[in-house]
Amino acid sequence: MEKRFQPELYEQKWQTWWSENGFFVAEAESERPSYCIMIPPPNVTGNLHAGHALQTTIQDLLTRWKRMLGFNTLWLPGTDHAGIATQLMVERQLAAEGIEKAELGREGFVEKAWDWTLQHHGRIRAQLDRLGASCDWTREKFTLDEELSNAVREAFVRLHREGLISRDEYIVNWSPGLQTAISDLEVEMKSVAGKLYHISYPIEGTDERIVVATTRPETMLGDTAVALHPDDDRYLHLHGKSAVLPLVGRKIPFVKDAVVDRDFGTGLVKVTPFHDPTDFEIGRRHDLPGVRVIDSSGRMTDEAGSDFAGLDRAVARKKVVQMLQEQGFLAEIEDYTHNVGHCQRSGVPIEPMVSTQWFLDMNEMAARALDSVRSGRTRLVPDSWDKTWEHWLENIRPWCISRQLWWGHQIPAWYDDKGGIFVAHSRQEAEKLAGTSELTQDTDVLDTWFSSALWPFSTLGWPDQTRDLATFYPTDVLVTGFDIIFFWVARMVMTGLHFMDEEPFQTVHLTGLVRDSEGHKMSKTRGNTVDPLELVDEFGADALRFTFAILDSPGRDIPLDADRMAGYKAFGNKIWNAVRFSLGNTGDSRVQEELDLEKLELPERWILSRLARTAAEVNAKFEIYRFDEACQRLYHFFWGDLCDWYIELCKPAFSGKAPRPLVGEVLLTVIDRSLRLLHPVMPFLTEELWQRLPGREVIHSETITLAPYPQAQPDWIDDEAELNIGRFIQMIGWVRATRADLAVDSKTELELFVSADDDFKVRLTELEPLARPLARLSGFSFELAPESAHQDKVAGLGLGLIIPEVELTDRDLERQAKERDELKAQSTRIQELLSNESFTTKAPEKVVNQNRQRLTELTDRLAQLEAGLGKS
RNA sequence: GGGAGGUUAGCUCAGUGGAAGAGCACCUGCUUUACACGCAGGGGGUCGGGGGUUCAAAUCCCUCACCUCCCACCA
Repeated sequence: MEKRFQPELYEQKWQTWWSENGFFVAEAESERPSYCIMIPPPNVTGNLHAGHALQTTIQDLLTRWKRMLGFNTLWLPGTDHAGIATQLMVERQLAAEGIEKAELGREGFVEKAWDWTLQHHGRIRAQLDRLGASCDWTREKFTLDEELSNAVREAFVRLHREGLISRDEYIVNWSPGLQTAISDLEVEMKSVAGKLYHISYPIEGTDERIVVATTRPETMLGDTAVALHPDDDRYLHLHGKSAVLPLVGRKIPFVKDAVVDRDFGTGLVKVTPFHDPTDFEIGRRHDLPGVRVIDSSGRMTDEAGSDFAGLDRAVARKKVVQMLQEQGFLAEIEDYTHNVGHCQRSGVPIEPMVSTQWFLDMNEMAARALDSVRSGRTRLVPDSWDKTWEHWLENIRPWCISRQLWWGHQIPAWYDDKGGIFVAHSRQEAEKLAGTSELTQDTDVLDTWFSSALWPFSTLGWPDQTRDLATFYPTDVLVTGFDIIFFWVARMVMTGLHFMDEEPFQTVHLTGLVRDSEGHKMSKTRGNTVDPLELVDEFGADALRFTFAILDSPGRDIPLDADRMAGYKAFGNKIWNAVRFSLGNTGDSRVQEELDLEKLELPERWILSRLARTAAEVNAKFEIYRFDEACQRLYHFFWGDLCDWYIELCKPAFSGKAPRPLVGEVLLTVIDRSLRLLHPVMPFLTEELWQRLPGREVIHSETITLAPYPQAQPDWIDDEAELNIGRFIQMIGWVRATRADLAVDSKTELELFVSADDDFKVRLTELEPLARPLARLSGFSFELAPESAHQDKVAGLGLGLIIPEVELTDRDLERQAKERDELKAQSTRIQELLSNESFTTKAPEKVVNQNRQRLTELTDRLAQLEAGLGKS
């Protein structure tokens, strides 16, 4: 067996073997309870990033754990067609080949996009495989699969027939960068240093002028009113009159609207219904016409007037300002920093624009989703997200679901030449409805998130009543980043309740963001992104997974630190070597299912007890999604209890100096259970090692992935063994520390004087051969320690060592003096506490006693220390 | 303008009422027959500031400061 753990030698082998043997394939029908996780589908043409690696780790950990617990486990993988992202990639690719998108046409373009998709498809799987993901690839799905597209059409048609989806002319967020409408969620507010232009408008038939302020002077060309607050005495006299729009000459009315803030600017607002969302609402309330002055590419229209038609909106702004100035309408220009909506994906400022789009009314569905979290039927972990959830759903607005793209699900709506609209599952059905075959299909596609919203059931065959759907819906847990809680999570809950009448999952585990080692957000522009596969190359998948799992504290972002990961690779090496040692020293012993506890001596009973407690706690922590605490526990059990103590305690037994019954069996059994406990986090290493354990094949399955997950095992809990070995460990610790403190040469053997109760003396006699190598002792003496010995009281034991005369350095002396001062301070504090009557009467007895005992210990220790100091 | 989270050892973070913790980094010794990706020992923090509740506060309450992030129709 190699001296070192070399993950690159085994990882691929096991992933292939697991896959070929179908260990991860779920049963469509089963006696066993089901457990299901739907993967958040990554972009089909994308690469896995660090955030995916984190989420994959958590999902796989849960899946493997539940699988070992005997559940009929399904982790369903798949990918998303990612409309905008993929279309942009394909466009870029075409541009590089010198092909014009327009001359290719829609059909040609979609064909290219499919080529691109199929070409990249498989990459995601390869990457997930490298991380050890135990997905059921026989059930892999893609959002544009025929089956899923069918679900999309079904959902659209139903929602339309229920009156929730409608086609409407409304003001939308237009992205001039992408040339499509986008949803509110895809708009990102950015603070922009701009100008606030104060423009004066003459009042018709008077010499009076009013002043309005705007950050976008070019939109004034489309003004159709001026708004004032209904209670604003300053301006009430204007109501009924008209302002004359400068440069244009159009007479526009005054309207009273409560949305106006009297304290901002002059308290008067210019109203441009077709180019501002607030103004659009005002326009609707007062039945104002709108004028479209900017077109979809961001250029001024003919309606903007001959001076401006055809100009880019930025150029037009300059020209409007210049002309206003020349004609004496510009009152003031003020520096002004304000928030401007930008297109999240293309980065350009959003152009609010009136256009005809498809909208989904979310009110009803949102109310149910809101109630679902309030009532606890959907649980957000951590629950600090509850308020965010509430706020968003309470203020929900219609979702603009149509996109002016080619890549995606084309909207299942057909038009005849008389303006009739026919929404149907297919062209045939639409033709039947229309009574004509002269129909053209809507050219828009649906927002990618519309199909994602159906993912928990569309992947299981809905709307057909499939066996998978019956078995696995509702799913159990969703693991994803908080950044898509609205984009995706909330919408899945809404559609799940609407179409399935049941929440799509019980629990949503929201992970933090993966940041770089300094806590910065990873971004391509910053250049600090980390490729998880490179980390797998360097440290192995198991170390990467362990690192993510142990860092996943609720509500916390995760700083990805290579040093830390190196530390957990070392943990892998530790495991490797512990097994290597065990296999090399246990002779013919074999892993056992049951152990005759009566026959075992103290160290064996101790490690089994520690193991049982660890198993109980790890299960409990997994149950509440505290992977960090579970891993912490696993780490310390394996390295601390098992390697530092138990294996050391085994050595004298293996060497024949102090044989004990069943040592080999116990060690192998503990290794077996430990590997199984670790398996969900470190699948490759544990399979590689577990396969080598003699005897395990008689008891369990051929693979650790299907072996039972260790449970609490109460009969292994042994308080007496834990107490005694605990005292023993403290005793050894004292000897080691004392030797180091007093600079005793490491080769010098010392005799340890111990005063203890008779029972522990008996125990200690058994343990004597084990204690010798651990602390370089020649042996124990139960005689009274001589006056000259260094003495102390530890864990209720009186301990003494005769230390050969050594010259203590100044540093040693300094340290001793410091310790003495600290002890004195503590002792004083506790004395004060105990002499405080309100403490002794009000504090629980347990706490008071604890302090009494502590004071005795401190006093003893202080006395010993001062005697020692006197001597030196 | 609302809301959430954070401020604990050099770094990154656990710890929600009873003696300050982990990993990494650091210091001092070690070829102790699995592992130097190791072993043993050790240094280092008035738990952001202030106030309050309590016998007792990193932990509960108030307040201030700073840092993140989310939501938002003050033109």
